[in-house]
Amino acid sequence: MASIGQRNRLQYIILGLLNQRPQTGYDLAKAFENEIGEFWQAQHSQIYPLLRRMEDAGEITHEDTVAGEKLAKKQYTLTPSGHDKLVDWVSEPSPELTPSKDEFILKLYFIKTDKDPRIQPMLREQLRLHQTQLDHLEGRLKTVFPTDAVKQQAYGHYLILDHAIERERDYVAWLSKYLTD
Amino acid sequence: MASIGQRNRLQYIILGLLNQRPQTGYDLAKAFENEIGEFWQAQHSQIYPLLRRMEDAGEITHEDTVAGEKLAKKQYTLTPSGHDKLVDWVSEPSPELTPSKDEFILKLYFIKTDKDPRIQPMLREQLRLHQTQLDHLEGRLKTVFPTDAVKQQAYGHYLILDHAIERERDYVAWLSKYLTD
DNA sequence: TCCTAACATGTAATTAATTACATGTTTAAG
DNA sequence: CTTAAACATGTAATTAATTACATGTTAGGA
Repeated sequence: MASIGQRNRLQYIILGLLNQRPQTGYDLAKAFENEIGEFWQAQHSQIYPLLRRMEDAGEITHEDTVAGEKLAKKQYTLTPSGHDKLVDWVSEPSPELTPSKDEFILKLYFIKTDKDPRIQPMLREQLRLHQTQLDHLEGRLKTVFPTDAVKQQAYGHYLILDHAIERERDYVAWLSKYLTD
Repeated sequence: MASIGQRNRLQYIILGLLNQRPQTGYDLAKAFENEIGEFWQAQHSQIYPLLRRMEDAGEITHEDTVAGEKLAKKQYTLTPSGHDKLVDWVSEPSPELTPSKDEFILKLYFIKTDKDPRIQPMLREQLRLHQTQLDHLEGRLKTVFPTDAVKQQAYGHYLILDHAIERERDYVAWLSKYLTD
């Protein structure tokens, strides 16, 4: 059999991305370096084999094209069955609260007293990191969604970018609360 | 060889938990159902083999004990080498921003317009979920840290619980912002 | 024209993580 | 006294994910 498990979220991300427009595996891999990368990560070595399995399962198809002289590309598109699967997934409830797997938080947990001299440098390091990320995300919001009209064309994308920004803002605020600068 | 990769965070959690007090594999597995479960998850089937490998690596040792008539237990403790490894890990910088892997957010991303009728029910479902989680965490804070004295004895634990509460509070606030009730 | 970065696609090997299988003990409630 | 839940430890099978290996093309700048 070797079918794809229902808990494999990457397949749904691929379906969703292909629903936006036909794309190559390379294009999909690049999407994880951009906006979707805030919420999921995947390398091309995971994407190419999965594309094949999804095609075998009849959810996507590809068309071979050639760029320039002989650079082979596979342009993937959703089949009706793949589109149905995407719609079903989005419509399902999402009752799971996934733990955040934040290594810094994990380290904090093992610090015993508020006198530990490592706490302040750790907080400062994280503040710098999350402040940088916040700046980056705010920049993206301005460039990707300059007008309300653009927001409405990719409303979900706008929502999750707004969510990511709030998350970073709150993280920064929380860190600041415990910084004794 | 078959040594344990530096990116395997579970090993550090185990070191950290054993540093608090000697424990069995069963105790460690239970810790992931409680406070640490907010930030990491692991099943006993992952823990037992890792304990063995960590013992082989000289980071922990165990003492066989018997509870009651004949129930065998393995009480694990840190070796000096394991303690050093824990201290090193906590002291290292944590420069990685791990993506949150939130399935609801992922689904939102693929919704095109603010007119989509699925948005409001999805927001309501998530609000209920995160509100429940928030209530749960606030309850835990009151029972686990009733006084300031207790806070100081497990300050890191207090910090991450406070962080988790803020995170849920902010998530709830964000969801409410887009709910048109 | 040379070289480098980006484009493009794949496989192999390894590790991490989950789910299922498997067994036995102890405690406390009914 | 029976039984169910919690205690306790492991392995097997599978899937997910990362890192490394492997190859070749195209566009653009120096």
